[in-house]
Amino acid sequence: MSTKWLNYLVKMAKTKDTNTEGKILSAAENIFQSKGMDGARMQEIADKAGINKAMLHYYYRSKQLLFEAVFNKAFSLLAPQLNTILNDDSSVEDKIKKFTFNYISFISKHPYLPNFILQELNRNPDFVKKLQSNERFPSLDKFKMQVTSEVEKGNLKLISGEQLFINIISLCVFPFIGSPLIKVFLKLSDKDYKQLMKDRKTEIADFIINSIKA
Amino acid sequence: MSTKWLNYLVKMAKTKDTNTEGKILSAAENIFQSKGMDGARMQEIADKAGINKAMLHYYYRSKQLLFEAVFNKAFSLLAPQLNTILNDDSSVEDKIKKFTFNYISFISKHPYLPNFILQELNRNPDFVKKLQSNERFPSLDKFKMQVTSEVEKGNLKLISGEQLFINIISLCVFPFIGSPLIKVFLKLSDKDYKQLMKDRKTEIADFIINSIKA
DNA sequence: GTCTATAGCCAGATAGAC
DNA sequence: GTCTATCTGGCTATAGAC
Repeated sequence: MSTKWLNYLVKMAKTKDTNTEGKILSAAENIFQSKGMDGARMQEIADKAGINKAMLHYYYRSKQLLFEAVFNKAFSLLAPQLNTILNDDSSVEDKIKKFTFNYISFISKHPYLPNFILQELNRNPDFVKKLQSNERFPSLDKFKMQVTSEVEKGNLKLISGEQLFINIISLCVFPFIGSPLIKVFLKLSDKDYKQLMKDRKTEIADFIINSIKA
Repeated sequence: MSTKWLNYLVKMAKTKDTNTEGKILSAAENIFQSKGMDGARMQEIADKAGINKAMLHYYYRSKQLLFEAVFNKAFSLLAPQLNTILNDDSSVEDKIKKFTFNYISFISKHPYLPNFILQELNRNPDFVKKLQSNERFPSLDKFKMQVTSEVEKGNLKLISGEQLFINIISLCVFPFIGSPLIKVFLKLSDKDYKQLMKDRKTEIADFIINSIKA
């Protein structure tokens, strides 16, 4: 994440919903994250912000640039959480506990984020390249080394750091991306669904640790 | 799934790519599944089918109806697999082995399907209601009862059928929906990624069974 | 059944007054 | 900075010849 971007985010955090630029970004997040780039309408964003369509272009010049502002902010919220947890000094087991609890808590507050990010990455593979060149991009090296080491010591069953990471992310993120499908398959009300997600915050760590402990 | 629909699918399977209607449906699947309803263009579908835009309307009347044909076919491919496996007579453990292997194999051949289905369900919640009224809609009752019974007997650790089902689906499906993110986080080439998915076909069942065996 | 041409609409973007 | 009015292009859908 460039310094320019960080400054911009700090500014937006301070002025959120008070000045026009902040109102636009809030409205744009709301619309883009639920309808995607293609489904979103500039008119709808303007209406939600309570201002005129021309203002969107005055502040962000084009739909594409406004979209990128929303996307970059979303990604810069999701990714650093991975980084801080995966690269601290605690054990593999503690990392799994902390990560699952924190990540599920975070996504519960922003349930549209993961679907939005993944949808737009699938839509436009060029975004992927931009992300890689980001200096705050999460690194898994430390986590992988820890897993390998614990396997060698006989503390963990044979598993690669890659597969374990995929499993952790899948178990945390998919229930939100797949919520409409899960609700309909399990015949859950919104309240039931929320309770199930709340239970997962602690259950999931046990599920994962049980499966890998030697 | 109505009989009308079944007949239509059989007809399409026979004539795929040979007559105009089949060529249109194939092209529409390709475009809709990678770009979504909003991102798809009728012109692009016509080009891919090697025919004229007017033909699309001649056979399917509107973009919406063509889209629904694609969506219904996709869902009718994904859902019955759940049904047959979840409701056969094998043990919980065997079900997990069969299901993970078969579902990952199937999705590997149709990697765009899960993302397509979920995206459009999020976009248009009305689709969900239509799915529920489908008589071939998967039922989890038997699976849930089996899990409860095994937990009571002390063969499995305490887990609800709901959470176990969510975990199984998450571990099978997310790696495909999240492939761009996974590739970039783990710095994988397409070949590495494919190998990892291949490994999962068998590894995932062990991972799940380890975690729940008492 | 298949094509060309075009109607009709809607969305993103801009001009220009205030 | 904010608004109204309008341009411009692209898209779905249809009319009509063959």
